Amino acid sequence: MSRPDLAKLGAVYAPYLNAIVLHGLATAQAVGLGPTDLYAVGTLAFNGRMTSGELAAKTGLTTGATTRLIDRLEEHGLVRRVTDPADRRRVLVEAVEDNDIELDAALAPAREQLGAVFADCSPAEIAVLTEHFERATPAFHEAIETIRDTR
Amino acid sequence: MSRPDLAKLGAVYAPYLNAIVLHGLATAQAVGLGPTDLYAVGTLAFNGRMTSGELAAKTGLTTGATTRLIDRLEEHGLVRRVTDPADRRRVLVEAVEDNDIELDAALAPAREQLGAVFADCSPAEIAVLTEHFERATPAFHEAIETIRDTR
DNA sequence: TTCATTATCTGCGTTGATGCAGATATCAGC
DNA sequence: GCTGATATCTGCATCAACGCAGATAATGAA
Repeated sequence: MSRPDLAKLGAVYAPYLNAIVLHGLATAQAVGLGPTDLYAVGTLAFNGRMTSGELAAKTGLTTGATTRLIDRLEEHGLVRRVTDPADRRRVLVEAVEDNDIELDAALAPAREQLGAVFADCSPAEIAVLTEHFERATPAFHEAIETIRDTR
Repeated sequence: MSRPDLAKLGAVYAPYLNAIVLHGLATAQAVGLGPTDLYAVGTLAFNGRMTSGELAAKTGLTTGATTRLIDRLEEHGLVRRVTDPADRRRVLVEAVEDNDIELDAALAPAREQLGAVFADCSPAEIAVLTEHFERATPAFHEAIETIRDTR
């Protein structure tokens, strides 16, 4: 923490994270979803199908609240319920690929703006950034778990 | 968009953003605030004092809702109201430095986890990351404005 | 079959965030 | 000192998200 190159990083990082979170909130609102709902859609898209219970764990909600969450997402056509043939108590939830929702449209501005930022990078820089993102993602998930457990 | 080095970046980036947003949500909940409230605290901390109206614009809330937002933050001891001596209609809102709230504690896990990620980086890599964060932050804010205007 | 366990859903109530419209205080120009 | 504009606040109503506890359905083992 005492390295001089980390000092500026520290100053820049918090506003950066803040902007990303705010962007998430604005995106959710634009699509007519709550922040948690939007997160859930993303999680399902990245991790593939998942049971209701697993989704509850990921989001930190109760199973009851998760049922309602899935209801909302289903109404929006973002998600589909599939009963697990192996264990019919379970409900598998999977992201709908071709959702005609404006989610894609809502993300377009960010794609464009960030695309411009990345376009100016050399391949070597892109490599550095990519590796960082790869490593930071599980770090955040670790932190999330710690936060929840600490309460 | 067709550069080969950008392909992997694209796959890694969305889950990365997702994790950051979720971390923001979890942090807010741990502190007993709503996501918007937490964002507002950050904005005030980074940008310094700000009028109620400016904060309304930043958050995308109505002025009425912003008044309540400031009320909540004040109750949590995170923020202070100061009437503008130059224009006494205005209320300047400023972040309280030594808030005894658990906000710092809630951010600790992330600091630790991310600190480890950054610690493994060379100064050159840190420089690349720092510059990226610096450029990405306004890019997100641009995207946010576009999203809001498009609705 | 019967019982305990597990996964999800439902009914009910609560809480909190927000919008809207009108109230209040202040400012700026005449 | 008026008058219109501006900044914030307040009252009221609404709506959505959530927790909790009990209901339902399916599984697995005795």
